[in-house]
Amino acid sequence: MTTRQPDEPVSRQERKQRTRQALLDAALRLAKDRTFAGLSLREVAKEAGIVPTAFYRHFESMDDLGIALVERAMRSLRTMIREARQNPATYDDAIRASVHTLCSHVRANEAHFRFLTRERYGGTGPVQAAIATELRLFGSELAVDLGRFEGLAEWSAEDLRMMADLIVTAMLGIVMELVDIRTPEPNAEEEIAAKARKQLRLIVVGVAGWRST
Amino acid sequence: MTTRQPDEPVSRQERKQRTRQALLDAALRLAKDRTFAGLSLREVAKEAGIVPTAFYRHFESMDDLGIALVERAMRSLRTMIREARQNPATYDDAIRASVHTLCSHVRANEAHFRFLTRERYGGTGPVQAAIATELRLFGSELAVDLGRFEGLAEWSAEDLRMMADLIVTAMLGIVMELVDIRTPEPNAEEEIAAKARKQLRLIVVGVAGWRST
DNA sequence: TGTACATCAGTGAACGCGCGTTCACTGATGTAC
DNA sequence: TGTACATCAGTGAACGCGCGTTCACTGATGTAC
Repeated sequence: MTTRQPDEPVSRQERKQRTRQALLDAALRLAKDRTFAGLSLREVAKEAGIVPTAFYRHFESMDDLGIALVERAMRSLRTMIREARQNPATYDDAIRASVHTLCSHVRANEAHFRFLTRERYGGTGPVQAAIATELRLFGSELAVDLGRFEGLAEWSAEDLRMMADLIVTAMLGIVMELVDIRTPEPNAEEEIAAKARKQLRLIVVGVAGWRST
Repeated sequence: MTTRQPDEPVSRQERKQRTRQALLDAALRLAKDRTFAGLSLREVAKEAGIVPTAFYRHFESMDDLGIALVERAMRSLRTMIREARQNPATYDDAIRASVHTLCSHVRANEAHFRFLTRERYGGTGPVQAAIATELRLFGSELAVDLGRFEGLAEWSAEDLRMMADLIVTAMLGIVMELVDIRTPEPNAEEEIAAKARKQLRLIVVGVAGWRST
């Protein structure tokens, strides 16, 4: 075992970093069955094991912490997309692989995805604004990616965007279902995955037939 | 003019009904730029022009009021669907007419649609549960409707459901965009409507080519 | 029609509670010499 | 290496505030006779 001793000396900034992390984790944990806007500064501090006033050593306000959470969660999402980009190039394999990547990332970063989907339209405020901005950017990137596929090269930017938005909306819907699985039904995830594949396939088939109509 | 005199005598139950209505309207008004969960009983009562304790003459709690709001909002949505059902039967006309119906109903009942879409996944609680139940039911009905279209008669219930869910999710996404229009840009609505038509058309084209893949 | 009583929507004072934020503080870590 | 001072993450008391809920009440509307 080469794990650190619990009493090993650590620098002041390292301790600060750890407390900051503890606050983010605490908020994410508490946001599992509540809106982020419903959390209080005091309970997040308590959950993180510090006194309420120490919160201000790390964040200006709960909104500030929320925006930091958006950044973290979007990092999860971008990591996922980077992996999905390395898919095989044929349509059907790409769909299967993409949905697989989506499911496993949602499983591994459930709290992040729950936070993103639940807060997406959960109100008005800096947190929602940050998510809206990030997802708009994300949609643009996806539209560019889609434009690289054979058969889509001649599509207008507007049409690619429309298609990207449909995919993002549909897949966020899938993420919400994945994250909301309550019963310990063993094949619930697989059923949702099957639905996701079908929805993507429907879109792809629609794209293939688009110009012929 | 045959309008009522303001001091015309009204029955006790009619007055009660009016106050109840005032509470629902007040909540809907306040929920324009906040989550419903963020409203307090006291401020809703104040906005409705009554003292906080009188609230209990009409609802057991804010959750109770929220569920009443879900019912009202779903009534708006069902009224819309009933109208949309009277569409012409050809695909493209149906799409144009449906999107037109959607836009005009959203415009006329903006607060209801804002409430439904914002609260849909805005947290955990009786209100969200009620919306989830209603929307699931709504998806089932749409699946049945879709099964009546020529060319879809042989689709399995599961596939029809998948398609209905995709349409519901995509259209709720459109509703969210319509309801969130902030700038007084005159053609913002038409642009969103165009996007909605394209997304539906993409789905329909996908459906047409589905079995041939 | 008139009177006496019942109903009940709305009132207003009061309660205990958790909230965000302020402030002066403590004591371990970091730094200069 | 040892000492004296600076930094600063975390503490704990205190504040004023809006919250949901209780309770006894008021006075207009409704009803029985």
